[in-house]
Amino acid sequence: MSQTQMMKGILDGCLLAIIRGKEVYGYEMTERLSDYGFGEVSEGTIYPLLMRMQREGLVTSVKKESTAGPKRKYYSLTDKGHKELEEFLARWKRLEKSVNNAIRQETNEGSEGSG
Amino acid sequence: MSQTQMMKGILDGCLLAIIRGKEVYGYEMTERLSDYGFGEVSEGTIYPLLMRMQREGLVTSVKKESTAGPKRKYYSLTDKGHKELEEFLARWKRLEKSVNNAIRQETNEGSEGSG
DNA sequence: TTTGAATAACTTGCAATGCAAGGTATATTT
DNA sequence: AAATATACCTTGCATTGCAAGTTATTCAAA
Repeated sequence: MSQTQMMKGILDGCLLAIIRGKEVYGYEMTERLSDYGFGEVSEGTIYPLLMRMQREGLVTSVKKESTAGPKRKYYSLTDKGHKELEEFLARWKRLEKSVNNAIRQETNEGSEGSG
Repeated sequence: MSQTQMMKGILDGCLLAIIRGKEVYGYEMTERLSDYGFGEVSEGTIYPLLMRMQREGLVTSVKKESTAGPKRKYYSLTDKGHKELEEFLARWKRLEKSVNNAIRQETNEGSEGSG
């Protein structure tokens, strides 16, 4: 078990969330993710993910000049991307609850009440 | 993206948590997971996981007779399994915070205040 | 005994995805 | 030119969840 295994299928949703906030470029996202607590996420993880999401029509990109280095590729959400993000948020909420249910493991079985 | 992809690297930790509560057998765990909200988790997922965890010394098992069917294989946590569970819980807490940070994405940047 | 269903554990082959390592390219400084 | 930082992309691999199938026990019906 590792931290990275737990991110499978979650990172892409988080990238959608990050992109929703404002236009960002790939290289910048590794810093964002690090700020959020994910640790240092490899570029070998980020770029293939962004390219796939673009291929699927979830994001679009435009190149803009940088003050120090090659052009940056800024990503934005499409309508489809917004919908996918909403669905991800629902899946995440469900997973979060499920896992917390499992690790709760209180001794009182059969007294969950009426929910 | 699918629900199952998001469970990678998380399910094993949840199984450890379930086993900690009390002795359980594999077939029963699919029902438990369903109760917790994971949906119907395949036996093809559960059994290989349990066998690996046993090979790694995280759990032990004893066979006990069933009232209806073949013998059940009840699992318990080893000391190593307890430690692994603690580490999983820490990783999960961190992931949970990181994801929630990422999806928070409030418009007010740089004005988070003191929480 | 045979057939069928429920319980219970295990195996095989496949698909999805994160990542180390490496490659390409631009701008600045020495 | 060489070194450093920025910025993007590709290849090959390991991990892990799962559909589908196998084996085996118990109970019920014929």
